[in-house]
Amino acid sequence: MSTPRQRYREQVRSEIKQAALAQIGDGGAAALSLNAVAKQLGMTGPAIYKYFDGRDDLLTELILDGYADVAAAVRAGVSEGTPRERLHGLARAFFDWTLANPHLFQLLAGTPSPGYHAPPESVERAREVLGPFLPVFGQGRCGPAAEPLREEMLRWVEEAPAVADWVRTSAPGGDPATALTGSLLVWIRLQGILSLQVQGQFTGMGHRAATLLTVEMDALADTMSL
Amino acid sequence: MSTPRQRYREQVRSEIKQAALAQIGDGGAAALSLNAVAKQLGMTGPAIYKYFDGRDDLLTELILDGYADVAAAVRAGVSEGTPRERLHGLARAFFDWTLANPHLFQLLAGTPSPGYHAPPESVERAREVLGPFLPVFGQGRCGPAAEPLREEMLRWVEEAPAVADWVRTSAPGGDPATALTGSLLVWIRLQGILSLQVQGQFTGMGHRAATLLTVEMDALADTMSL
DNA sequence: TGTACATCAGTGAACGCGCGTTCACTGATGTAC
DNA sequence: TGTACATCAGTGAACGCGCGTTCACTGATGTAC
Repeated sequence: MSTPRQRYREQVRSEIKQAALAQIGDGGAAALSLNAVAKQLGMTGPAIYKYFDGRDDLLTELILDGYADVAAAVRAGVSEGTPRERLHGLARAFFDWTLANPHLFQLLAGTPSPGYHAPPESVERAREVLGPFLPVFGQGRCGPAAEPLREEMLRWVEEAPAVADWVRTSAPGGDPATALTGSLLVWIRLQGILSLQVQGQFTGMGHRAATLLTVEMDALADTMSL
Repeated sequence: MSTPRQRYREQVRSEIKQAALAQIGDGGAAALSLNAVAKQLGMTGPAIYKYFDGRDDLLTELILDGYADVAAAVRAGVSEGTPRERLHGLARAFFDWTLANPHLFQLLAGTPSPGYHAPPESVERAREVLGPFLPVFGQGRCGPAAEPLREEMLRWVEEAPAVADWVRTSAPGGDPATALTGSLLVWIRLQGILSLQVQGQFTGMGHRAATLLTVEMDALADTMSL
């Protein structure tokens, strides 16, 4: 049960976050100014402190929200079908989310702000994003090109039981090292395409980013024998 | 011929740039403060203005220097051998340069600073970095996975004569569309590996970045039939 | 329904800070005779 | 070699600005009797 005041409070909190994100969108996290956010909402600066403990608190919440959001988007991209189709579905979900939330993508990917340090939770949150990719590769066979990476993953899984647990839970029955290898390669390629796209570095080039996505994922599916 | 004063001047200019880069290294371009740079060199803030027109001028020079530096590094990575070997050589040169100059990489890749806009030359400079990759792929055959991208490149080359000229000059005798396709995929994967690496997102993972590089380039060589 | 009180969103003034940039200056270095 | 002058690196004070943050306050909204 929520009182009107609580509802109002939540509403304003989310408006603050939204305005903060928009501000981060043009100029990076360094450009986030509480005073400017407040002014945009028709308030004075100090009013923000009724809703957040300060600038760092706001940034932290934006980042954790962002991870939760992108993780949910990727999870929603889980589909039935061949591994190759499932890979495309997941990649597409991440891709679409990023294009819809370029500010958030940059906030999660980049060095947020001078002097700001990300909360330790963010490592776990990042894992949640990659998690759904694991079972797709778990059943595949690692091609010769990716074999050196698989060997390192094999060693990692042996040395880090927490990682092994995580992978075996996410992708039961498959080969953990292969699952990690594929997911790592997905991560690289998505990051490559999307960071270049979001930073506008493709401007003036004669291709669609979506084509890069399908091409890279098809090539990866070949490499991982999906 | 250079007078002592000119030599001194050049020396101080480069010390300023160096200190500015170090400062950008921890905190991003937004953290670049002329006053702080000056203090680090044992000067007062206004002294910087004897060497640079202001903050934006300094940033611009750092960026243009950076492009020139990375382009030279990649050019130095040109080697003899099979296309696959040449690809690895070039990729490795870019990789090594980035690990040696993470600050510069972030400066060139990222949104530099709130309110700062990159000079128009930077597009051409970016081309110089990719240029040496073109001839490697020019002689290859585009595999089926990358074919959709090649078709878009084909259309682009037809529509943009300047691009066609550039590619034909860099990779004479090869297929321009295939050359562009391969180079674009190289760019994506290098960007993916290196931006994640430089931003510290691989921390705590059981692999070497160099392995990612060789695996991705081998996989790409397979896709592009090198 | 009416009154007394508590809650709490938001204000406005103030703080100290570091920023980029300007300006008139000092004083050392280099040049011309 | 010595003197007069020009160059120019660097200083120190000052500017206006926007920042995050604090604090005491006002006044509307909600609650209890």
